[in-house]
Amino acid sequence: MDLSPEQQDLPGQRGPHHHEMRERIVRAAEARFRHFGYGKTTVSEIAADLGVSSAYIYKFFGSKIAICEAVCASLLGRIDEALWAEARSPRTAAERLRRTYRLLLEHSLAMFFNDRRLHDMVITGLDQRWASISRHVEVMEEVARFLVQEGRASGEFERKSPLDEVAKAVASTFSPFCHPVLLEHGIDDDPGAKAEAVATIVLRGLSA
Amino acid sequence: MDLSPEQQDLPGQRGPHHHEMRERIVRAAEARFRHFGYGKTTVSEIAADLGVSSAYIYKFFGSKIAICEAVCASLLGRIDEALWAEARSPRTAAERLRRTYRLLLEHSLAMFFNDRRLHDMVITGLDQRWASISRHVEVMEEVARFLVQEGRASGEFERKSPLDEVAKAVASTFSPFCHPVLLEHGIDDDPGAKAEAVATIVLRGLSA
DNA sequence: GAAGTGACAAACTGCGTTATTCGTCACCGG
DNA sequence: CCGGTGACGAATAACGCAGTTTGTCACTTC
Repeated sequence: MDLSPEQQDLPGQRGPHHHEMRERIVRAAEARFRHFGYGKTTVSEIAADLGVSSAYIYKFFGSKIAICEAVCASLLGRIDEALWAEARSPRTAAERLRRTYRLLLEHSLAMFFNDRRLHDMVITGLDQRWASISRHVEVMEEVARFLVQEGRASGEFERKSPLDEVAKAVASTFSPFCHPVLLEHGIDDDPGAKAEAVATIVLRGLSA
Repeated sequence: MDLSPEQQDLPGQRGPHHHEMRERIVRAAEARFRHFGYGKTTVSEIAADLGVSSAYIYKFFGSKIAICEAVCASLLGRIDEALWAEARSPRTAAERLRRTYRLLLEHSLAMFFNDRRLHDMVITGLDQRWASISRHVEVMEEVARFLVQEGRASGEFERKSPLDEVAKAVASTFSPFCHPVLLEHGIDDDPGAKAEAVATIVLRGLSA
C-alpha cells in the first residue's frame, strides 16, 4: 500500500533495483537540484560528488530525467509517509482528516518557500505527467478513502453515499492546498484559514 | 457588481473608454489569437484586419499584452455572465449551486477542447497575475457568497458559520473544475462525476 | 559477473548576429 | 479636437554555429 519511495518502479530505471548506489545517486542529485536547479546540474557533477564516472550513473538510470523523477518520487514519498502517519494516528477520523488538510498545506508551503528549485521541478513533472506524481495523487486519494472508511466504521460519518465517490470528492478538495500551481496563486490570501474553512465544510458534509 | 467586460478598467488601456474601435480591436484580436495563438499574431495583422494602421491600435491599448488582457477579460466575462444568469435563476439555492459546478466545468472543458490557444493564453495570464483573471476569480467568489446568502435566506442552509469564510471555502472547491492547469491534469478521470460528487458533499456541508 | 571507465556520436544549450515586431512621436486632414 | 498615419528607435524573436552535455559501448579489473 505504501512502499518506500526507492522501492517503486519508475520509468527509466535500469540495473539492480535494490542497490546502495541508486540511493546515493538520488541523494546526491537531490542536493544538487535543490541548490542549483535541474537545468544547472550535469550528471557528471552528480557522478563527481559520488566519486564515480558519469557512465556508471547510467547503469542505474536510463536518462537524466529519470534521475529527476526518482528525486521527485523521494520528495513526494516523504510527504506521503507523513500523510499516512497522521492518517493512522489515534484520533477521531474527523480530526485526522482536518489535520490532513493542514499537513498537506504545510508541506507544500515549506517546499515552496524553502526549496523553490525543487518546487519548480515538481511543476515540470506535473505537466509531463511523471509516474512519481501520479503515484502521489493516488496516495492522497487512498488516504482520503481510508479516513472516510475509518469515520464510517466509528460512526462519525454517514454511510449511505458510495465510498469511492465520496473519497474522490474529498481528494478533489485537497487540490488548492497541495497543487504547486494553485498554491503559488493563492499564496497571498491566507491559505491556512481557507484550508480550515474547507475542512470544516467537508467534515460537515461527511458527518453522520 | 457585474460590469460588462468591455467596461472594466484594465491596465494598459488608453484613450476613450467607450469607443466602438476598442471593441472591434478586441474582437479582431480574439479571432486571430484563437486561430494562430498570441505569439504568432502581430498587431499589424490585427490592424490590417480592421483596415487601420498599427499606430492607431496604440491609441486604445498601451501594449500588445494589454490587448491580450482585454481579450481574456472578454472571454472570462462571458463565463461570468453565464454564472450570474444561473445564480439568479428561479431555482432553489442548492440546485443553483450544483449547477454552478456543472456550468464552470462545461465552460472550462469547452475552452480546453475547442480553443486550446485561448486556453493557453489564460494560463499565461494566470502566472502573470493579470487583472482580468483576478477579476474572474473575484466574480466566482461573489457568486459563491451570493448563493450561500440566498440559501440562508430561504432556510435551505445553516446560518451559524461566518458567511465570508463559508463563501471562500465554497469558491475554493470550484478550482478543480475551473482552473486550466488542474483541468488539463484531471481531464482523463471523469471530471463531470467528480464535480457532482464535490457538489453533493459541499451542499450537505452547507445544509441546515 | 559485478564494479567501473574512456572515448565518442548525437542531442542540446548558450550566444552573437540579423531580421521582425513593438511601441512612440510628430504630423496630416477634416 | 477626433480620426488617422509613416517613419523611426528600442525591444524581441529567429537563426546558425561553437561548445557542452547526454547517453552508448566496448573494454578493463578484481
